Amino acid sequence: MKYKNKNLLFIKSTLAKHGLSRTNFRTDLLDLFYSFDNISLSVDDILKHFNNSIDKVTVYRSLTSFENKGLIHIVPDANNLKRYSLCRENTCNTISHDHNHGHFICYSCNQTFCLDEFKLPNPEFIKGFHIEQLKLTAEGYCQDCNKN
Amino acid sequence: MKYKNKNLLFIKSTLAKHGLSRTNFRTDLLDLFYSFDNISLSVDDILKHFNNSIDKVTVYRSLTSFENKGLIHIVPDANNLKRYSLCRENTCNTISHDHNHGHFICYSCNQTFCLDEFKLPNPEFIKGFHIEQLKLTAEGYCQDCNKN
DNA sequence: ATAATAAACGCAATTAGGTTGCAGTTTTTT
DNA sequence: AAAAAACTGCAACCTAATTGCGTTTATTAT
Repeated sequence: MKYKNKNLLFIKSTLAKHGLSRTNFRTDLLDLFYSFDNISLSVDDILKHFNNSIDKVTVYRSLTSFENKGLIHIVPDANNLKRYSLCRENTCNTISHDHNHGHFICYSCNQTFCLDEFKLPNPEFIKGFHIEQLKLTAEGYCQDCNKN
Repeated sequence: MKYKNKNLLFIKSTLAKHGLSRTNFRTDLLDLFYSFDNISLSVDDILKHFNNSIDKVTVYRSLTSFENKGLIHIVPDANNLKRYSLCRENTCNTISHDHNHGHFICYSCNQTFCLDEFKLPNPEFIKGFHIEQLKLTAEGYCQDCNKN
């Protein structure tokens, strides 16, 4: 998995557009999310990527800010850790997130993937339960791990 | 929600059938699961129910044992805590669990319900991902909370 | 029934993920 | 350039969950 920087101007303007300060770390962090498309990141992933040069509190707070501003969304994690992926829908903002795709968790590499093409039906009623949101998670082996 | 004891002989034979010792606590615990049908329990729920007369380590270990033996299964929790429900399928045992029902989490009471009637499709392939298991979680307001 | 073995229990200590408070720094606004 | 707002890092803290170990309870073999 190769890490290739996105256009930094794009990254910085995206931060600004979402009302976030363009600090060195936040720029690098958002760049990281954009560079590894469809890959989710945990706090630990991020700390390791920055060789622990960043305080974990900063990472937690940055992720929370990004999420609140509609830049990233929480994805399910194999070990119930905090894990995030880039929002690709243009329906996420400061007010609310709007995701209706499923997620896939790999038993082998523990990575979580967004199944963007796999759209979920609109909320309904089931047996008296008033459903506001559906979440579907598939588990198994991803393409890379399945080969081995 | 009223607590009515199940036949203790049934409870104890169920424990034995699954290779578990019939201690006072484990009998009471399984009885609790059977008595509150379709209700899930967290470690905290259980500790409170027994007025903290039981050590939490015992609770954790009992739940793990019950789960390993196919008596209860892990259900998603509103706060990502450990939470369990009775296995109603007769397809769960020491070897493996086989659940294909969805779950519902109430935003208001935080309870998790098993949607036994809501069967999920069999695992398939989606975009190269080899799917072994599907998990569907609905979120919203349960019947009781929706009234208020 | 009783002894030997295995399973379960409870206490203390520990681990891990995550959060809070606060002082200092950087960025943004005016 | 100054003031306000946002961000950072350190230390301390919190909660859920786990581990070790000696003791107790239950199961099995005699």
